[in-house]
Amino acid sequence: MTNQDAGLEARLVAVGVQLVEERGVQALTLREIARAAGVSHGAPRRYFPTHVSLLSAIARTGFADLADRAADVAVPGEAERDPRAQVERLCQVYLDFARTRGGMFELMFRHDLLESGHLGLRESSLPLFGLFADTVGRARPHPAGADARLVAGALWAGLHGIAQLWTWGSLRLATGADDVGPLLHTLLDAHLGPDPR
Amino acid sequence: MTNQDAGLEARLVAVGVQLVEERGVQALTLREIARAAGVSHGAPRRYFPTHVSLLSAIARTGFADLADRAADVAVPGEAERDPRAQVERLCQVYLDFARTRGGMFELMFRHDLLESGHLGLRESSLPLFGLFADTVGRARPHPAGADARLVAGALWAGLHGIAQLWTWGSLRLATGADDVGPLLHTLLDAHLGPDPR
DNA sequence: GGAGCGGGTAGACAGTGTCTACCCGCATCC
DNA sequence: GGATGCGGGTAGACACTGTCTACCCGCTCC
Repeated sequence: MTNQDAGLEARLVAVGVQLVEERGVQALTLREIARAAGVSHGAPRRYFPTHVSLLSAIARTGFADLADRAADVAVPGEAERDPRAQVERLCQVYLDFARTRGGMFELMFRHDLLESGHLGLRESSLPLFGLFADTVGRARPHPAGADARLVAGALWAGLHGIAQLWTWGSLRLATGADDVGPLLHTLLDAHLGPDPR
Repeated sequence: MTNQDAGLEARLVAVGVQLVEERGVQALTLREIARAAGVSHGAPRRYFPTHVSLLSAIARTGFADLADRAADVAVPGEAERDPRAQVERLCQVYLDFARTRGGMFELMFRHDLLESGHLGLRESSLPLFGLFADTVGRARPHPAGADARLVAGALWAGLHGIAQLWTWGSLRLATGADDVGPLLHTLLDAHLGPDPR
């Protein structure tokens, strides 16, 4: 682990990331993070004036990771050849993130635990939405239809709803599906037209 | 208020409902509820063995209220004459609930604060989804398409995502819209086909 | 060599959920 | 009619939390 040889500020964030991954959001106590980092409970206060400021720093790494994953699947050449596949990959990234990094995903949208104002959360997620909206705009069947940002917004909302309700088991219970795949394709078919393949 | 002349069990729930409405989820401390009910902090324990069991009882009234509102707008005759308007009204009920009873809405989907197992949460929300799925099934353009429950599930997910992301300001920021109306209609047009009106 | 100070320690405080001992009024029973 | 349970609530303790404050130690700088 590089948790030992870095400055305390970065170390606290790294420990928090590890902690939320292994034991969920409820393990992200200020004192627990300090303990895991091997410092006293008052030490974080020098770098993070409050609990939520530390949690926000932890969540920011999550947004950065999500943006990286999105950038990885968004190869520019592919975007114009098959924009729909591009959108599908982006959606898959979102759902995979929610599934494999469940604790971090929960933290990222627990607005009562984060400082939404000062923090670069929105600033870091806005370009991600921009990328998404661009790709959606290219993948839509009739460009004369509704506003592209509106479609992208509705698509994102559906995606987010699926991620949330699926992890809680509600959607599995309600629809009887045993995988998110059918739901995702229903969502994509609805907003982008049926899959031409 | 009937908070005084009822049994303590019902009084605690009523006080909690009032509290979450006025001051949000974070005010729903066990001791705060007891204080507001005028009893000692140990009193709730006789009826609710744990904190989450009391919060679950409070949340259940929220699900009941939501189901009542849905039943109010779902008049059986209208369902077959204009099923799409029916679906739209149901969606509007959901979004109105999230807007006007924001604290309760947040509590209802804070699964870390509720006991999802023993509790009648899913049991009380499943028939609500059933009603929704039935109406959606009648409103769809081509019944030979995807599974009705799947469409209803995707629609619900989109609805829920809009409700969440809108209250956080994310969707307003991303789409530039100043109202949920356009997003809702984008969602409905996508899943049910363009509005024939 | 003493002053200043960044960076961390340690203790206090109010607040929380849970547990446990107690207690009081009221019905029941012999 | 007085002792007995006992439902229903009180009160104190415990471990834990986030925040605040006083302190302290090793380093640099003049």
